[in-house]
Amino acid sequence: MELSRTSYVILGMLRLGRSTGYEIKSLVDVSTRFFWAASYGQIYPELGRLEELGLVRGKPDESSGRRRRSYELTEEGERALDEWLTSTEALHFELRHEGLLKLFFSDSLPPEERAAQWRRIRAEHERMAEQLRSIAPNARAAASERGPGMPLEVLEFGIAYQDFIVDYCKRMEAEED
Amino acid sequence: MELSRTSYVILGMLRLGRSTGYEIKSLVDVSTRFFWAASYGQIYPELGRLEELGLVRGKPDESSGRRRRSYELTEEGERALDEWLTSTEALHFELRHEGLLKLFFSDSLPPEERAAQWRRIRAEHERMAEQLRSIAPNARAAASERGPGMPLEVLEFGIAYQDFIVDYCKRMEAEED
DNA sequence: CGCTTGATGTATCTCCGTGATATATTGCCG
DNA sequence: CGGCAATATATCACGGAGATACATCAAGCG
Repeated sequence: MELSRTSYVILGMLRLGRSTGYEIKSLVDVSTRFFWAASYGQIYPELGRLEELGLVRGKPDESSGRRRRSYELTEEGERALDEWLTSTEALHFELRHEGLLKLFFSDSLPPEERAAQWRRIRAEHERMAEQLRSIAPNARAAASERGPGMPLEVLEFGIAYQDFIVDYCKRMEAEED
Repeated sequence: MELSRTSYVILGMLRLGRSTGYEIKSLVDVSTRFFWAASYGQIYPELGRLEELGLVRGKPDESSGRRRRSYELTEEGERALDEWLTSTEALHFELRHEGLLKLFFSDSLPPEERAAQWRRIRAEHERMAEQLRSIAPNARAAASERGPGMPLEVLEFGIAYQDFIVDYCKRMEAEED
């Protein structure tokens, strides 16, 4: 009964103190989303499966006016999470990059079209770099407040990563004529 | 009736002279796979849909002993492909990186564990860089033989991309103690 | 040569995930 | 305090990933 990577996202978010599907999704959307996205359609059914497996414990929660279900990690869930964190299995890596895909098929097109494509790619990554930088102050505050907390390291990697692509695009734009 | 990105992969591969689902998948697996993977479970049904839409024309092909179906682009398929290649819609981008995910949740872990994680990530990307470099001679030969052909530009981006991550990991390993 | 075995080629099937949507509750503004 | 936007919770329809099935071909072996 292998767990999916997204299952571990859920376990991890529970450890970080989130307790409902909604809260998990909200945090994912401003953090892991950039290197591991997750949708409601995964999170809710997966919380159910994890409960059946005994990795999380859920109970109906009436503390708010809304009907909802709150979860927490079980001992076994904690253990499963730690095992995954320290395991040395091959790491899943996957990239979906429409811009590169278009370039791949752009041989038939004139060079100015290819330069334009590099420019469009750059624009997207500039946008993402921007977005990450806007998260940074928040993350830094959280980090100094309650210890490492929301791993800055990963955020900083993200920024360097986007910047690298932006620079590469600039070089290609210059070259492409 | 929006086409998926993978539909365009198929159209593009047909333009490059591939004609069966198997041939398309084979080329994908040594080229676009690194920034846009595709599975049989996508390719075969999608060829069917594209035929219904009139973007490809398929016929039973008895030239080999095997029962199979060959496809080619229609005029309309050519047009759809070109339109996509030059359109300025926002580009889809998505990353799935298990190593970063683990780091994100590794706050609770001792620093030497985090350094180990950066090392594991580096190992994966070194492997991928290697793999791309092994494709390069082939691609260069193809390029000089029949013009641009198999876009070198994209391959070279891939190598630089992997190298960037490898270098970044090295820096983090050094820092992590 | 006939047989076995593994590689290649072609395709489908099951189950999971994505993105959209449904529905309920709360907060806010006049 | 009525109406509407924002928030919160969840499900559904459809497409896609990975595994598997099945057929053909090639290669070695007695």
